[in-house]
Amino acid sequence: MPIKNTDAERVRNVSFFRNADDATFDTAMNGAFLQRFPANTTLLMEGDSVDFLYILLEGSVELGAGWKSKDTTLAILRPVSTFILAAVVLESDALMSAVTLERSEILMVPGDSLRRGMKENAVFGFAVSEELAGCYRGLVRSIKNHKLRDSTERLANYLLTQRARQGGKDEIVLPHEKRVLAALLGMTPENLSRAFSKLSDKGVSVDGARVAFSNVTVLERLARPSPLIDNHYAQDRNTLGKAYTERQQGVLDQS
Amino acid sequence: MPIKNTDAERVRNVSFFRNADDATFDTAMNGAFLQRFPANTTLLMEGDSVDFLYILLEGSVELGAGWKSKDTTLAILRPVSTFILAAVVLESDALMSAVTLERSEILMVPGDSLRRGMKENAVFGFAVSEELAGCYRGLVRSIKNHKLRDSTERLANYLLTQRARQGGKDEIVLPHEKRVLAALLGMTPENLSRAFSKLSDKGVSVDGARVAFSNVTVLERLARPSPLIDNHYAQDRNTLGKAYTERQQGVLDQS
DNA sequence: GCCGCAACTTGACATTTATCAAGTTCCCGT
DNA sequence: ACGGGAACTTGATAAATGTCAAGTTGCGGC
Repeated sequence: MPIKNTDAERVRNVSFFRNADDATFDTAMNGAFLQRFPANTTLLMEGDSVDFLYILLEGSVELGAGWKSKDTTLAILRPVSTFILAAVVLESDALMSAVTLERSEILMVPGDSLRRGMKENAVFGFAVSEELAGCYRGLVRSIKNHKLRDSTERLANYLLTQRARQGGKDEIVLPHEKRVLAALLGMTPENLSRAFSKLSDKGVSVDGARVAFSNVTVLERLARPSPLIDNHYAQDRNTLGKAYTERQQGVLDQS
Repeated sequence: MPIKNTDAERVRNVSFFRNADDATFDTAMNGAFLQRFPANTTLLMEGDSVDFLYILLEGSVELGAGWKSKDTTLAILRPVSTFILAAVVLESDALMSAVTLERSEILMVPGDSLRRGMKENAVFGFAVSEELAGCYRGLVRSIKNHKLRDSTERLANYLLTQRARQGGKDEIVLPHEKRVLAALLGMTPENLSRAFSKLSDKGVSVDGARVAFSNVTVLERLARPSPLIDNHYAQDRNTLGKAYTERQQGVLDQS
């Protein structure tokens, strides 16, 4: 499927293409095409060689990994996000699998083209470095979240992050099925249920996908959200402003 | 302290300076200086603003993070390794603290200089991107290691990695105190002791810092090392060859 | 050599998380 | 509206890990 103007525009507006000049944009996107995938499609398995950079324009994608019959979810992506950028830069194999969670639209950019664009234009290359650095820091946050917090604390912080992102009102809607959320937070669905009931003390009430907060203060006292782990404070930290925070969300945040 | 020729050479030979031309090297290293630190010196605390790229030339450094009176070790670095590169690229605050474990020699490169070098020379910028991508993949491996394996499995794989790195003989010497190793593997020292005794079934015997293997096959059956998690297979994956694997080790691997 | 402290080990116990087994609810298609 | 299956919840139990409290070992400094 050829790239329509509207798609090209969406790509230009986010991600590291934002400030590229036209010539570099054309180089880096040479041979790119748009593809639609149904839900639950495996785009990539661990160990596959990676020929394309993926840019999620619509839908959502789960990044995961497995070992010895265990599986874990590393991130859930929403538009607009790039993924497997690191493998593309290194011409290496994928360390994570990628599966669509819903019907998705994905722009596939040949790795060769991207690398050529990077090597020909230093400013564009720097923008890619910024993207990579943002991805790296997202992973650091994720590791800290898992090693320093127990499951209830992770859930509490997830809820506060969602609340901030959904406008700060006292009711939010969970963006995923609870079993998906459980995998993202690194626990079993049973444990997630129990974590929710532990939070009823803290004014959290659940009705299906709707979660209401009656006392955010006491929830925050348990959750102790930190700008060094959680993402919702990350804005205005540098001159990249919103563009940067959007990207970080995309790549690793637990949306 | 000014940079001696020998130091400059060591930096050039590793890391992303390897293929830079002289002009770019000078730009990127402008204002850099070498500093020695005693053991247990805090180089950087979480949340500090980052003005320099650090390059460890001698000694070792622990990267860690804390929250709510808990602390965790994210990596232990050995020469030659760069650290906090991502924060430098983004002109952002540190997400990890850095503390010397022994007397260390560290080259400090002004962030401005590095960024200028990247923006002026696309090839150098690409090399930095490769470094960042390697760091990213190191973190992915680390997360997989922690989420997919229990503590005994992590220890078993750590031992096999060390064995490979120390020449494949049937006896190795642990490069760190056991309490440091425990922190690195994400467990308490007590738990590490117990994990070692569980491995005596598998032919592992411990005497101080010396660990001997009497049956590697059965240990491997438990550990199930994987090139998608562990590092010792990573060579010859791409044209970067040894340079790349060295860097990856440096940044995240559990040496 | 020996003293003393820190590292390490071991045991008993608490906490956290996973697993297994029902049940209940919800959603979707007929 | 109804039926069926997946999602979710709840309880009982097991496994993994952390905590606390002894001890023991080992190593560096005097």
